[in-house]
Amino acid sequence: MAARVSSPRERYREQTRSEIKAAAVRQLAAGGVESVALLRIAKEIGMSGPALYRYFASRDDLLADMVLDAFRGAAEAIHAVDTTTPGRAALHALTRAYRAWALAQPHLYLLIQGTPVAGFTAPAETLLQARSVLGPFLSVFVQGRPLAAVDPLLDGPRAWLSGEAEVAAWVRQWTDLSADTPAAAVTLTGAIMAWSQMHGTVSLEVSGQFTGMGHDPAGLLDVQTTLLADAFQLR
Amino acid sequence: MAARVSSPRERYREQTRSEIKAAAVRQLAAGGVESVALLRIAKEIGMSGPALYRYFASRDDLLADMVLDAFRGAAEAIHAVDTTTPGRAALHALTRAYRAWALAQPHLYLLIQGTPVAGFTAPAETLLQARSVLGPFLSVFVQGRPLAAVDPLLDGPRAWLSGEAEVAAWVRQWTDLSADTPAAAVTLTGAIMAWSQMHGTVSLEVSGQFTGMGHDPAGLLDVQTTLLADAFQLR
DNA sequence: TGTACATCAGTGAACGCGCGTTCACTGATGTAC
DNA sequence: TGTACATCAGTGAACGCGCGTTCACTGATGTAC
Repeated sequence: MAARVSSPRERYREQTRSEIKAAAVRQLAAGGVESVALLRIAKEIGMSGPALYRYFASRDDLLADMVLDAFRGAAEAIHAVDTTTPGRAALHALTRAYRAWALAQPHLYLLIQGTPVAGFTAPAETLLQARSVLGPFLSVFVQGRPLAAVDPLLDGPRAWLSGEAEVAAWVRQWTDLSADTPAAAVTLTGAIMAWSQMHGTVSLEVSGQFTGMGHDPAGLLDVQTTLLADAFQLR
Repeated sequence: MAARVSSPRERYREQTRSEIKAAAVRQLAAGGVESVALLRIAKEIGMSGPALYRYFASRDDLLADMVLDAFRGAAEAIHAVDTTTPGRAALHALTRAYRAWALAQPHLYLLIQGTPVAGFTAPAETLLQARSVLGPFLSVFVQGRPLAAVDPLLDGPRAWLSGEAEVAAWVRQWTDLSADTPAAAVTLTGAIMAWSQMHGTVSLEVSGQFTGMGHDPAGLLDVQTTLLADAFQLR
């Protein structure tokens, strides 16, 4: 018999944990973060309230787990995109994947990229996951040659990258560039611009603010992406 | 004595209303929408809880009023910008004013442009106010001559504008263009692109998601604005 | 294989809390004649 | 100018609700010998 990595008890435990989280996500979808309530989750999955405390230390603990899960899901969707040939085609594929993930689970998108939950401080691990989502964008901009209009943005990251070992490592992981090269600053700037543009379009769409404006959100994202690719002269 | 537009009683009433709203805004700033509580507001301004019902029919009523106030404030800030000479300079001034307003009252920005409040449907008047904020952007793009990359976005608004008398009137108000002209579609598209870009940068900044990314948000917005002005060949 | 014990999952009762909202009322302010 | 009445602002008590969390407990599952 193969080595048992997890005991039956551990597997059952893991299963219950995800059942709890699934119910929590359902409540999130139905009524926003504030309506995620332990007692109601318990009722929904046929448990008593206090039983949940076997699985999560507190409501905030559950929330933190949901945030991490959401980031992981987003990162997975983005990492699934083929970026072996960096360039504008890859950038388009990435922004579309970003939007597709957000539209498929709007409440999760708003959870991780919307208004921060009051009185809730995300664990440090969250920042890493957020970066992970952006990683593939770095690699796309490796051969970016930004127009002069972008220049004002390059100095900041350049000076800053040298002091931040953690971020430098992240950049190297996705681009093989060392932090003190000009290309590293270009790459980081491109990724942030892409992020900012995507978030603008996608968050307005997801929160329903485009209704009554009469245009195509997918087209908007594509055009913005094209303009960004132009600005970095991607092939 | 001059004609009395409002009786003392009415003026006192108006004063109390704004005192209530001021306390509500303070609570919004401190702990997000969900922490805006009538009973706590009452305590804060030295009234009993039920007294507030003389001024607002319900908590949702108060919230709706706050949303409208916030939009009005934003519109005022934007309308104060001088756009008599449309062009890239005016566009820069507008996007900077937008960001400045958002940074000055981040909680209000998140209230009107962030994650929609669960179970709360904004009154119809809200949509008008939202449009009002965007108005001056329309006028800036009057002489826009978009690059080919933007073309895919123009057909949508063009077909759509003809059917929407209300939106058509709004466009004419700010541009003197009638809805069936190509320029009207250009104008509308430009405004929406500007909105989307601004919201991307500003909302990420306001909700603190740029920390640890090492760049200058003001510069980011400026560069994005420049690229947009380039895409519309503004002078 | 059987027994003794430790670990873990889950329960029911109870806690204190703050919330939105209703109700019957008191007292002050304005209006009509 | 004075009186009678209507309107309005504000109060205190009370309602029911759902929440997060603690506690002492029971019973099932796993572990050691």
